[in-house]
Amino acid sequence: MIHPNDPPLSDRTSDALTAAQLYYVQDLTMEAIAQELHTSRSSVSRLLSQARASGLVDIQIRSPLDAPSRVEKLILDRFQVTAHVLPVPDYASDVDRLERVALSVARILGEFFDSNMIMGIAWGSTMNAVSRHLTPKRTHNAQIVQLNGAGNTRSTGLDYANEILRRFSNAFDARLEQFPVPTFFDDPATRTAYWRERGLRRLLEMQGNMDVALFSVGSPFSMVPSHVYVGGYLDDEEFTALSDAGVVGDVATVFYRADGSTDGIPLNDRGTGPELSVLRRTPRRICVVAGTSKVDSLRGALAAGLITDLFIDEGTARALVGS
Amino acid sequence: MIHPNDPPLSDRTSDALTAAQLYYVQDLTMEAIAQELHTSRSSVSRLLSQARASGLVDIQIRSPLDAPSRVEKLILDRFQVTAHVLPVPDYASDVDRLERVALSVARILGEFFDSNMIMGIAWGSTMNAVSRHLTPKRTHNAQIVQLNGAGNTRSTGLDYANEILRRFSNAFDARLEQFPVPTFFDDPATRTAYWRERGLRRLLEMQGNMDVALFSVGSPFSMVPSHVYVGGYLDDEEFTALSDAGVVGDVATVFYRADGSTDGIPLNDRGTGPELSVLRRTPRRICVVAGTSKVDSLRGALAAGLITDLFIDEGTARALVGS
DNA sequence: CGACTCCTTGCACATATGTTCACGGCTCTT
DNA sequence: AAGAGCCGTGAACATATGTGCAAGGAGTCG
Repeated sequence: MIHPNDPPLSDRTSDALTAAQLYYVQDLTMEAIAQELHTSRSSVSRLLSQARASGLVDIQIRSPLDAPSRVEKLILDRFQVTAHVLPVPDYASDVDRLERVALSVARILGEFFDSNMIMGIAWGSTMNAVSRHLTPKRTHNAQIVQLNGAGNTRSTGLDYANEILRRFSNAFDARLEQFPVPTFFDDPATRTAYWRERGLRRLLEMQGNMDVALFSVGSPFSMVPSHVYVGGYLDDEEFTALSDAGVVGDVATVFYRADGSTDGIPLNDRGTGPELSVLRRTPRRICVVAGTSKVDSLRGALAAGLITDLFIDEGTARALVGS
Repeated sequence: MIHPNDPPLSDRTSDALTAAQLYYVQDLTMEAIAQELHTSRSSVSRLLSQARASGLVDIQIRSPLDAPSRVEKLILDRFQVTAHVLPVPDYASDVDRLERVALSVARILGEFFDSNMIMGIAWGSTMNAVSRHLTPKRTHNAQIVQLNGAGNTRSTGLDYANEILRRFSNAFDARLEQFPVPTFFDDPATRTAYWRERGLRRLLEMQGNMDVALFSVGSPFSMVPSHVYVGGYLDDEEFTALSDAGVVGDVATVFYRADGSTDGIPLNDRGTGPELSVLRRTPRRICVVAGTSKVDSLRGALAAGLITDLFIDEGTARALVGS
C-alpha cells in the first residue's frame, strides 16, 4: 500500500508542517518534537522558523468585535474608513515607525489578497518596506499590477519599483504586470498616444478591474519627502507648480489638494498613475501610513475618498484625529 | 477629545491585545513590550498567556493545498471523507493519543463553528477530553444542542454530559439546549410519547437544522470500552443483544453494524440519539477518533455515511487504511 | 479600623529557545 | 580521485520565556 512516490512535497516542508502542528497545536516542547522527528532540538527550532517564514503557520490577532480602540472608532466615524491603528511607542523614530507598520501590514496582507484576485500596487519607501517583510501565501491565478510608472530622467528607475513589485508577486505566487513607463511624461500627448497601445490597454483594463489597491500617500511638502520627491522625478519648476496649485499630496503620483480635488493640477496630465475615479471603483483600497509628516497628505486622500482601509501608527493616528 | 469613558473593554484585555500585536506581529521581545506597556517582563508573559488562552491570538497551520499526507489521500479516496491525521508517536499510550487528538480538535474547532450556526454535540470520553481544551471564540446567536440523553439507571448522569456541553457553550458563547432524558428508555412507547412533548419537539427540530455535528464513535466490543459501556447505561442482557445483532459501534448511542445498517437493532428503538438520517442531513459531521480500538466501529460509521470530516491520530489512521 | 481574603506584581530561578560554530557529507569541478 | 564550495547538522553557548514565591494593594467583613 505504500507507494514509492510518496510525498508530493519535500521532506523538509513536511517535517516543518508536523513540527508546527506539534508545537503550536499540541503544545509540545521542541525537545519532545525533536525526539518524535529523530533529530536535534536545534533543527526543530530551525524547522519552526522556516514554517513561520514560509507562511505554513498563520498567526492572527483577532480583536473581539467590541475591541476597536477609541482612535479607530473616531476615524471610522469621521472618515468612514476602517482603521488599523498599530501600537508604536511615542519615542520611536520615523524610521522605526515605518519599519514596524510595514511589518504589521506585510503580515496581515494575506487576509486581503487571495486566489483569482487582482491587486494594484504603488511603489515608494513605504511599499518598499512592506515588500521586505511579506510572508508568503499560496494563491492561484492571482495578478499583481503596477499602479504607476517608475522611470525618471536620471535612470530608468525600473529596478527600484521592479524589485518591490517582484517581492509581492513572489510572496503570493501571482503574475506580475509591470508598467515600464516614466513616472511622468514630458508631453501629455505622448501619454495619450501611448495609452492607446495594445499592451497598455491590457494593463489599464487590469487596473480597472482591481480587487485591491495597496499604496501609501506622498507628502511633497513635508520635512521628510517621499521617495518620488528626492529621486529625480520632479525638477524645481514642477515642484513649484505643485505648490502653487495647492497640492498637499499624492497617491501613486496622482496629486490632490487638501479638499481632495485634482482639477487643474497640470502635472496630473502627464503622470502615469491611475485616474482617481478608477481607484475609487476598486472595492478595497488599503493605505499604509507611518509618520506624522504624512498627516496632511493623508487628510487629502481621505477627503478624496481614496481609502477604505487604513493602516497607521498610533502617533500618526492621534495626530490625524487631533487628540 | 479624550472621553473619560474610554475603553469598552477591560484594560487587561486591551493590554493583552496590544502585547499580542507587538509580540506576534511586530516580533518584539517580551522585554521590549514590557517597556512600552510600563510593566514587568513577567506580566507581559502572563498577558500573552491570557491572550492565547482567551482566543485573542489565533494560530493556524495552513497546509499548502498539495500537502495532504498519503494517508489523508487514501482515506479521501476510499471513504470520501476529509481526514485530518494528527501526528502522534507510535509509542504513545491510548490516553496520550486521546489527549493529543482532543487538544488539536479543540484548537481547530473554531474553524467549523460560527455565529448563527447550530452545532449538535454528543458526550463521552472523547468529547469530554475535547471540551477541556477549547479555546474560546466569540459568536452571536449560536446554538449548541445535545445529541442524545445522558441519564442512566444509577444516577441521572446529567452532570457528566452537562459539564461537557456547558464547556462548549461557554467557549463559544452559545445558547445550550440540553436533553434531560435517559440514554435509553425502558419502553419504546415512552419515548414515542415523550417525543411529542412541545419542549422535545423544539430540540428535535434544532437537531434537524444542525449545521455541524460533533461526535466520536463508541466501540462496545473493544478492549477499551467507551464511557457508555462502563457507566451503567447498559445491562448484561442488553449488551448481549447488541452482540447478537452484529453491532460494531455507535454514534451518539445509535448503534450500527459493520456495513452501516441499523435495521432490527432493538436497542435503537429505545435510545435517544438522533436518527442517522437526521445526522446524514447535517452538512458537516465531524468525527473525532483516537486509539486503534475504535477502528472497527469507525469503519461502520464510515460505511453508514455518518462522517464528512475525520480527526484521527496517525496510528489509528494507518490501521484504518491497513498499511 | 483592623483582620482577613483575593488578586496582582516583580524578582529570582528554572526551562526553553535561538544562534554560533566547527564538522561531515554532498555535489560539482578539474 | 582529490579538492573546493555548499548545505545541513548537533553541541555549546547566549537569550528569552515561564513560574513559584513573597510582598503589597484593594475590597470585605466583623
